[in-house]
Amino acid sequence: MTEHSTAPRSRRERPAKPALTREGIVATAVALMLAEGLPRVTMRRLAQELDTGPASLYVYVRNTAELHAAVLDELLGEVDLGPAKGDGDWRGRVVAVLTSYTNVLFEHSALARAALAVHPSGHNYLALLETLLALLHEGGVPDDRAAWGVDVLLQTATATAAEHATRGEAGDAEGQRDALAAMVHDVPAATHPRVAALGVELFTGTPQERLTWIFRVLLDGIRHTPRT
Amino acid sequence: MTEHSTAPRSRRERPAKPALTREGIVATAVALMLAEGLPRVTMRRLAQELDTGPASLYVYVRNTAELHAAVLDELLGEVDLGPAKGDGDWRGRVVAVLTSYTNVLFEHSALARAALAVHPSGHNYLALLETLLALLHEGGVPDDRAAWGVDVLLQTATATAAEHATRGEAGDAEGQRDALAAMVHDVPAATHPRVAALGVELFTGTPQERLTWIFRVLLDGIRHTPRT
DNA sequence: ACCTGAACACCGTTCAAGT
DNA sequence: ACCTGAACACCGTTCAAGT
Repeated sequence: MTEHSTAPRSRRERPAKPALTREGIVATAVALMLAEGLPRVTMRRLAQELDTGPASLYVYVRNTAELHAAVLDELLGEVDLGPAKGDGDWRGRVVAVLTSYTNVLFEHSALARAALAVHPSGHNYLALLETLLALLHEGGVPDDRAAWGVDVLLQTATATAAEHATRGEAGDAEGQRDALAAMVHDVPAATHPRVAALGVELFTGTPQERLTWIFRVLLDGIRHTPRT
Repeated sequence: MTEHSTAPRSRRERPAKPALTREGIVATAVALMLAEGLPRVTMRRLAQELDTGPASLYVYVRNTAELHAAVLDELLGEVDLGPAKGDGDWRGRVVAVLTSYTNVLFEHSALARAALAVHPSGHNYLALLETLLALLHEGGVPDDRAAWGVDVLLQTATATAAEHATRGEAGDAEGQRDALAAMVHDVPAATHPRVAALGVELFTGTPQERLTWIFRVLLDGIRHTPRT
């Protein structure tokens, strides 16, 4: 009897379709991304997850790029800002925070590429920015260089994650890496002496090893190189 | 009479449909990209341009990513390697070559994003690599640092171009930049003192101004920072 | 070996119409 | 104001079948 007591309360799905809000949409998008990867976080797929049509999402989200940016900022909440308050060398603490940032992007690889495209602007990104700027300030880096420097540091981390992104999820970068390696291997010393001389050296090191070196290169350079 | 002389010679289109070759496909892809932008360089659109079906292209091209990589390498032929043989400071010459590289990517913006995804491996990329390695060698940069350093230099240039890519072609990054700028403007000094202190400083400078500073930062850092 | 038609399984975004 | 059905204009990739 209670099953279909009144008319307007028509057949509804099990999990009591929740009202649409930007928050709910983004949360669902994050869950979907964790479960199936960013490429599956499309307007249509997400709408289906929310038991509605894609057009409905456009009330809360301008487009797919903005949706991905929101997902990205949400994930930036996983970055460990703790090391910033440690008491070791400030440079080591900058590297620790950036390494945590990189690891988050590495785990959710496709997001790194999105990060380059959208320039995140959520509050988690802002917290990261603040943390890094405070450390550079503590290290005595002049404001004008810190302002530009923090951008390069994050960009380098992001780009490195983006480059090594395809390996896991879309799985076809492997072949491309080999293509370059093979080309470098076969290069004649007569036309390309330096490439031939360095050879495999060009491909040594894990992304992490390379990154920690690069972070130090940047911190050194930022401290020593005046602007203008 | 000659119009339809024999039967097998059926109605054919004006530009005498050329035989498919990888070269021809890539050349057409480049032309299409120059005319309509990279987002239009799809398998289907390209096949249409070549007067065939998309399936035919898969004989010569593994997938869309590889196609874009080939287009990218072709465009890398526009990079001016001339400055490398000048006689000024080697650092200035590195910056000149990298600036040319950046300009090419800036003009064909969407390619920059592709460059991060595919790690180009054509012969034009190889020539660029050789040129930069020779300059670093000339500058006395140790081999192990040159090997990793050249990668960072190119990555930074590429990532910067990729970030500022959307502005022109897809045209929606503008709004996102403003979003971050607005957020930074409204940030309370109590919770985010450094962000508040730097304020607009975070957004000053053209990409080119920033890049030339960054290139010097990197060259300085690479010279002074040992590996391990 | 090379080429193709047709199909499968998707996309983003807009818009007129409803509530 | 919010939500939706339906449509428009596309995608990448595979595969059986032809030449």
